[in-house]
Amino acid sequence: MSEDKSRKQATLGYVPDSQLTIGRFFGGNGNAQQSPKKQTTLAFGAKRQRASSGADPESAAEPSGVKSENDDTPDANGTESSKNLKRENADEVEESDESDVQPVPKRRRKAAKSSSPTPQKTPSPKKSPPKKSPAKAKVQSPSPPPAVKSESEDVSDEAKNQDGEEEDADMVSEAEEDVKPAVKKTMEKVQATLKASGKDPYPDWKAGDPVPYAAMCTTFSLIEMTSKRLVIMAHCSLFLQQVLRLTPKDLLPTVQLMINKLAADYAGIELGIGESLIMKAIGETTGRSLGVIKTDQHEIGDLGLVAAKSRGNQPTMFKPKPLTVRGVHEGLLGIAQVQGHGSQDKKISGIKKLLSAADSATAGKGSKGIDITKDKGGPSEAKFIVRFLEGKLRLGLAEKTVLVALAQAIVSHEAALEDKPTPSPERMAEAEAVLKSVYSQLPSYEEIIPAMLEHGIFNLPDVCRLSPGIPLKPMLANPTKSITEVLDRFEGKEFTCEYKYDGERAQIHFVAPDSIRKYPAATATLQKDKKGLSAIFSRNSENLSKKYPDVLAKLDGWIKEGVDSFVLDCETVAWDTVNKKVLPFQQLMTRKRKDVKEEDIKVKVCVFAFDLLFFNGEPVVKKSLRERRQLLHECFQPVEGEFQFAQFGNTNVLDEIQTMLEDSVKASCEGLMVKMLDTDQSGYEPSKRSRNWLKVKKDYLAGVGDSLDLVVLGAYYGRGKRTSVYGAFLLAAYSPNNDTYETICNIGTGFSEAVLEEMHKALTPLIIDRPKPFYAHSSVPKDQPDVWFEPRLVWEVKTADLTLSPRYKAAADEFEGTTGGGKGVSLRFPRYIKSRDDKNPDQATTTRAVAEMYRKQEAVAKEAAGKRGVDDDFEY
DNA sequence: CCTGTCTGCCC
DNA sequence: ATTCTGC
DNA sequence: GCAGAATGGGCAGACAGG
Repeated sequence: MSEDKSRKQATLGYVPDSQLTIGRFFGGNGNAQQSPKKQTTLAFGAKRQRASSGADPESAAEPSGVKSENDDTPDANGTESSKNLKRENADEVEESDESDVQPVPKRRRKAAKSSSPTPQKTPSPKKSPPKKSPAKAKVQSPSPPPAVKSESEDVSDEAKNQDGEEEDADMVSEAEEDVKPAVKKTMEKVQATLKASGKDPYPDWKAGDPVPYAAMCTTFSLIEMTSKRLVIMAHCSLFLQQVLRLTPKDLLPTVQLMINKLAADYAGIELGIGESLIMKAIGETTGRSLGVIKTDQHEIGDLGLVAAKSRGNQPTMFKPKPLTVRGVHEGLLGIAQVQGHGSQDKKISGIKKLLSAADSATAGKGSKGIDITKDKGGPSEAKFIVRFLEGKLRLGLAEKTVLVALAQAIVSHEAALEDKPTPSPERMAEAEAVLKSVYSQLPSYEEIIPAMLEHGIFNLPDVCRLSPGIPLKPMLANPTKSITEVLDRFEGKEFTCEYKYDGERAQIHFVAPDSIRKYPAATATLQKDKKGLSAIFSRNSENLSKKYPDVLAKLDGWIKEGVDSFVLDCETVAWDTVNKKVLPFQQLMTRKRKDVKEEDIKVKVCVFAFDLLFFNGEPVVKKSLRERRQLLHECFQPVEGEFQFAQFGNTNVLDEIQTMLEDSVKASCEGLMVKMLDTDQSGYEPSKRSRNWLKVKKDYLAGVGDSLDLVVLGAYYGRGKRTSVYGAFLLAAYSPNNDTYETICNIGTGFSEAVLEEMHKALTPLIIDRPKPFYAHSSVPKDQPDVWFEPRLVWEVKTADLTLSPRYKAAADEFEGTTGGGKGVSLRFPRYIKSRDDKNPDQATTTRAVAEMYRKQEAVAKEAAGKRGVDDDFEY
């Protein structure tokens, strides 16, 4: 085993020898035979051996439990090289798409899969219809033709039954591109069958009348009951068709409520309602104490259900008017708009109003609320109002699906208007493509829906187009587990690597003064000054212009002669003007966000541009990345500390990518973005594939990056699909000096459902009344876990970064009196890797080691500053 | 006016 | 942000 | 591979309440 020092180095950060480590990921790179590997492999597989012969390795090399890249966990190590070798012919998953080595095993896997679920599935549909119908009966009690009800209910299942096998086969192979038509056929079938019942799940309201909110909730309930996406889509689309047929003017609020939004993101409308206020409102509406509500929430894991359950306890003096979609939307908007003194009470009374009017058909009839164990609570209006407020409808239906359903609904509706038959699958697909494309260029239903109603869906592209003033959806990237995966995915294609800067995504829009009249839409959203119109939008289309007045003021300095308008895709990064270097993300976040005056900006920012989406009156999103980048470099000029081009290199040589990844990290970046340069997939079209780019970060690579072994001290009750198990856990590092456990982070991702169950079982016996006196943890009430445990379980956890935390205590004493001011260390993006059953809690990562890791990270950042300029314009 | 809590939004 | 899961 | 739903740290801003 290598000695202590080298290990720690490797662990602690982004140090030179980590290159070696990365090398391992390519397999057979020469360092696979590094000694530490074998040792640890041994250590894991056979504890005894380690105890006797390997006592040293464990205690000396891993006194603190810190993982180094060398001291990698055995499985990763031991199988490392073989894994890589195997990759070409084994089932290494996903990365095979473009290679033709794989199809055979892949198919086989699928075939095997499809054969087993089929028999299981068959019985289930028979069971489900009777389960569903009672819920329906409740809501539809006014005028329900029961026969129709169950019929429409059954159809989806019937469809499954009749040709279950056929369909299953289709579904299973859905992923294969070449089977897409079959999927469409299936979808058609589902929808057609649903439709064939002749009735919508909710009976028609009077044409022109406002859409009843109950109608939407009925659809929601149907959607919630299935996980089949085609069925979800069909329900959604059918309901939208009904709205189109009866009350098209309510389509906009209907869609908005479906996607859990009150308005387009860039409009900046916030509800200002969170869990606390919702609980207060539910308590007041139902006459139950806050404590009871909280207990319920813990048990039920869904405030919507809590509201539904306690609904109807209060006798209503008179029957309120039934809620309408429009009414709910307006009510919520009202809640969003109140502000200032006493606004919280007003918000609560707004919620109370909605909740008291909810479920007027069923409430107040002496029923004690609904049975929430049935059908996930059924179509309760209260439930969905509350879920809207929480910002999570949890239907298995969200923006993307609604968009597609909307396209289908419109095409069908348009066809029906002209007495044409149901549109062909091809036409459906065409409509979807059109709507997706339009939406990604102009993500605003306020704009799209009226235009669509007026001009028809196929004319949308002429009416709703990308233009400065309205943010478009940004391209996103997929994480990549190794550089070989990158090579596999982009095999045979030219691609480029860019530094991934650790800042805030910024889409910068600009129109020069002389051209303002050409962009009428822009005047509404862009900030106007003597230098023209401009705005900055965030990754989620929020308007950040108020946060970056300094950037907008200087933007004319970046452009060359003749630039009239543009939309740039960039990253803003905090900038150290003295040392001329990039500062960490945490620094950037301390910037003021509102009413920022240029004079008193404390955190300066440098903009790193990496794409050009609109230029001089023309969208350039369909051009290849190579062309866009060339245009970008031709027409803009870097300004030190203000505006730079993202560092990049075009290479497909593994070693060079590896080197570049190392360099990016040394330059305080997060890693690399990898993008195709020329193919049709190199266009900037999120509608086609929103995650068309790849990102490579050190901590994605198995066995590379910082990982720690931490002790589980507490847990939080899970919600939604994690109800009845713990949803998150409180972790700590160990301080041998005073024998304390100092909290370092919560963790809630990385667990499979099985592991969550297992942990729940393992931890429940360890529950204790109160935290041990030797637990160092925040005393803020909101920071307390729901349950505390004996210190026993040790988990390996991976992290991207270490941060100084106002909440966690790990190594806090080490930072007393420093800049940190007594703050502890915490983890950025913590995720569970695996259980370390082989470790006792006092063998967990020590707080000293944590402090060391943090310092090392800082040191690397500083070192980068020194080197800057030398390899600044290094050619790759 | 100060402090703690809640919310929304960055990652 | 990261990760898991059903389709 | 997509889409959705679980979950993380941590900041500024808005309010409530003393």
